Amino acid sequence: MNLPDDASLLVGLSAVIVAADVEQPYVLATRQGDAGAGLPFGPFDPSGHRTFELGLRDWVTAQTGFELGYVEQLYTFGDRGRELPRADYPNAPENARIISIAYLGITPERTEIGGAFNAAWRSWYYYFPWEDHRNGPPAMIADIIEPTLMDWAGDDFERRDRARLAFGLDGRPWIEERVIERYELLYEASMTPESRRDLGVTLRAELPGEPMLSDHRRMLAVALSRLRGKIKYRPVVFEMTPETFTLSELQQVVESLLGLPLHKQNFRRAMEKNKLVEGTGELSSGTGGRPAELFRFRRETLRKKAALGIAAPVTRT
Amino acid sequence: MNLPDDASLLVGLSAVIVAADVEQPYVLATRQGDAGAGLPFGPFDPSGHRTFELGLRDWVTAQTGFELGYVEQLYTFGDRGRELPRADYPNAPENARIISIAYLGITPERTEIGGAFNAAWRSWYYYFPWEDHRNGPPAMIADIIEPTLMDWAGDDFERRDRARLAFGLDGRPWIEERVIERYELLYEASMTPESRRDLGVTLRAELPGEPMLSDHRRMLAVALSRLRGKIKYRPVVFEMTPETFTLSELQQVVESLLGLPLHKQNFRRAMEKNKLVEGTGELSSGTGGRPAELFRFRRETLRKKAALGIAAPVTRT
DNA sequence: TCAAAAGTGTTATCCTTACACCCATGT
DNA sequence: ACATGGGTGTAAGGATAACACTTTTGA
Repeated sequence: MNLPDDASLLVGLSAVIVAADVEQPYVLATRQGDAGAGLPFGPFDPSGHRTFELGLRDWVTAQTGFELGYVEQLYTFGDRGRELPRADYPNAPENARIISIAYLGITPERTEIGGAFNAAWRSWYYYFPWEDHRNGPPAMIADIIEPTLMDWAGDDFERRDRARLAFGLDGRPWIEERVIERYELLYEASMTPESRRDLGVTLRAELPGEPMLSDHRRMLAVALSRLRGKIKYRPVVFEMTPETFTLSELQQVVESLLGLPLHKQNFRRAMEKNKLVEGTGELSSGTGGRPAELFRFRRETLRKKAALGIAAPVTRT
Repeated sequence: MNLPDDASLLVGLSAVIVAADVEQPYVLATRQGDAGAGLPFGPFDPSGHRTFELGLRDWVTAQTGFELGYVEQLYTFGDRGRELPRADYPNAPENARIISIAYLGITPERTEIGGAFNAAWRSWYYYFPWEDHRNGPPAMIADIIEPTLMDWAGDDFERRDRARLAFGLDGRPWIEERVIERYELLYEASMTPESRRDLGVTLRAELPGEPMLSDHRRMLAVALSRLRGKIKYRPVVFEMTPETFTLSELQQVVESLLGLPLHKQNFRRAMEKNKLVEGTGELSSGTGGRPAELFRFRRETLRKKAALGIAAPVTRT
């Protein structure tokens, strides 16, 4: 049990900062010259930061000018072979190993980003187009992903099974939370630009979906998995909604996050049963049809039963 | 975004290694002289270890002589104020900051530990006696915890609510997964030896439950929360059971982990419905009554529907 | 034959899923 | 009046929780 001789270990904080509206779920992405896009990232300063979370909040505020609301730790990445974001560590030794503690942060709105920070909100589905099933499974799954994965699997049952499970092939259900399993499968099967970059392989197929620097797209996938899971048993959606909203708007936000269509009435019933929202009496004007009542989140419910979230009754028809 | 001047950042791996039998759930605890007990811990060596997980497996095997089965990352701890395990870092600078990446590992049996490694299996409930509700809520909750927490809360509604929620007071249900919330509450309310050690406060009450070095009991609490949650949707119990077992034994193992009594027939029905186990045809001898059939875990089910676990139908009567 | 533990049949209740329909507004 | 989206009543099916009972062994 000795301390490694060369302390070439760097610790950084990565942030997956999400927001959502009735149209899309968003992530804050940075652009680093023509090296490509990545996630906001900053070195962890042990002398300045009492905790990781405070450190993260600090530099997010410093860089973007807004305050993070909900924050939770996601995962710590440290496998060898990760690309170093050199720009952030100009004087790091050549063979330095970098560890990233990734956090998930939620903001209520797509706040304007200060010009100093070269970042922008992008839809999740810009990076993971196969994850948006609001209008049914995207054609690319049947057209590109399924055949290419099956080609990759050959007669390896293990691989075939993994593919079927992850993408809901052969009549298996599509499980929206398996974002990371799907991404890793595509990465392994040489279907992502990252596979070529990291492993030097030639791609088996051209698949839509923007890559990111280093393993940032993997972090993003972990974040989406976590969030899609969490939304069902913790009321995290309300971290993203405005103060008041119509039930349809709320439903659409959840749909955009899950990438699934939900069943209207059951969604409403679930809201009602859990007493998560209450009507304000006011009506929203000009929605194109009958005006909808405006609702607000009942914070008391959160206090009373912290274990409750949003039911996600999908439409199967 | 500069690299901190003094790179006094140490990265270590901590392991919560669990096992269970029909009587108790166990954790592997190390004893460090008279400094007290803690969790197995080792520095992370970036030059020797390609990934955290491989590093962890390596030194666990080196130290204890057995191989870890299931392994998953839990959480990364790095708040200032954590006590340094000096013994492991003899030449670390005085004000060094240590980061611990905690992992959960599961072994099928309480394997004998090599003498070189000063470790032993202890029941979880040795550290968290208030977590064992197999025979109803332990008296200490009503006798010590409830009054002391209410005294601590005063008329702070927030605190009262937290206490009620965490410990299932005033008719609220006991949620077995909230292990970490409960531990943190007791810590904050000056009811644990760690509160005195870290914060210098005098204890509000003497509460049973052994402390651990540094923040290891907090890590353990996180591990138990995770495991108790996971067992319900992933078949992790079978990582702890022997090859064959009777249904009662299986139920008792789950009960020991959850710290709850389960309803016999509903437990069996759940097993059956999910096709998680299959009978071997053989019978177990001499159980004190009618012999029980021996079952084994169906690994194929795991492959087919990876999202399935064990239902936990509690008895409420 | 009796204690002890294994193992089963049946029922009430609640939640999930789904169909089908009515309502209020703008053009 | 009619298109557009808001908002509800009801019912089938399945999962959950519980009661009470039978079966098979060892002492």
